[in-house]
Amino acid sequence: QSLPSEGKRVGRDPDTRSVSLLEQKRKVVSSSIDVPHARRSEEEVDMDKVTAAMVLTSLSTSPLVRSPPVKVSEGLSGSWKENGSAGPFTPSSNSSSGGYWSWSAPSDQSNPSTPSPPLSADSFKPFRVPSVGGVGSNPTGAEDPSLDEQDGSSLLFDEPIPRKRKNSMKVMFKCLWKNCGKVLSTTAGIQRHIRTIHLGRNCDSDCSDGEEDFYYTEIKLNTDSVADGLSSLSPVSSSVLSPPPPPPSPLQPLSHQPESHRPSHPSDSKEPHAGGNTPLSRSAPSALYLIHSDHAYQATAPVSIPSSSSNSSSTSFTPTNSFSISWQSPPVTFTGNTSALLHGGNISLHISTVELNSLIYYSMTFIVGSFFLPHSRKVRGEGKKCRKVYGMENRDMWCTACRWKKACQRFTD
DNA sequence: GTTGCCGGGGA
DNA sequence: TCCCCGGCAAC
Repeated sequence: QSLPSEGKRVGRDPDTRSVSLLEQKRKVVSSSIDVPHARRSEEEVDMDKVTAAMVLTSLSTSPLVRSPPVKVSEGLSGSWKENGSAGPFTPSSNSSSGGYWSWSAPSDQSNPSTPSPPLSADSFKPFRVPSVGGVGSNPTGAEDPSLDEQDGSSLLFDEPIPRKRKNSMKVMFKCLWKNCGKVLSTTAGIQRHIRTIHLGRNCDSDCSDGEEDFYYTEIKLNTDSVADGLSSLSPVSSSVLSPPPPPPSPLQPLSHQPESHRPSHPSDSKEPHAGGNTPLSRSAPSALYLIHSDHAYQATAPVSIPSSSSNSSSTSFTPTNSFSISWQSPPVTFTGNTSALLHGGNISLHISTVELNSLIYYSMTFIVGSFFLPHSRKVRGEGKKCRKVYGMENRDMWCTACRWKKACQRFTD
């Protein structure tokens, strides 16, 4: 992996060995990061895009790539807390044997305020901290620049096709206020809804301080062929754009998240990994789930791998099928594609990055091992069959099927 | 190497 | 349809 030489590097932690494109990007853009008051100007939007994608990339990727497959979230709380900042990751080249991704913690001041917390499986709210009025007015001190609702991130099907995506996305806006989930088609509408219903402000947008921005999310509905496979998914809820809930598992939050006055994500309690047994076809990993959200962490949280600190619970992550999560970040100096394939237990995790049109797309695909089984061949029965029971010398005692070298009918499994 | 059995072919 | 077997894959 070639490292871009451009981009000023300020002092870094001497222990930091890995320098990645994200770090570069981080350095480039973060020096001027300021939490926008509201999404008004184009400039602000651009900055939002950069910042949001950067944060999202860090957040979304960290629990999945920093550790060995079965302990995907290991070190999340540790490094996150230690470093206090989401450093860039550096995919290694030995991806085929289990990708190794490392993070470095930039020691510069590119991220002046409280770093974003590690990805949490139980809530998104820590990430939806109001930043209205800039960092200073941020109630929690957490930096969470308003994420661009237009293109902050989008989650694509494995190999994203941005141009196509742009033309095939239908954008909806979903209220994130707890137990609300109202979906409107316009920002004005959703803002008005939040302002009047949830914030209790009856005035029009003139008196808005932009806080509403943080109470809704954009849902991009892919209408192209990619989405065809998702036709069963409803566009009105972000939860339906997430993978179906796997069987109940002792998933635990990746780390403790400070409480926020922010409303919980509407689907906090019913994110895909939270429980349920949505039946999926087990014949093939064809049911890939397209998750769209301008706040990528909202989409990726559902697939958080349980913290390894809770011992072997990580193996309980058993989505009933495979699903893919992708998101994009703003332009960075990076050339070439990277992919990592992590295998752990019954899970296969694909991580890939692709640069297209100056956008870096990150993609994660989880595949449960059982789907690797060929459906064409029946799994060999474990019980003793006629051949084993009676032996070759008593072949006449075998059932007909065994004599014919067919599936035993006498000792069925 | 052994075992289970699918797929195919001959009668 | 009955019967057999090559060959594959799991063990």
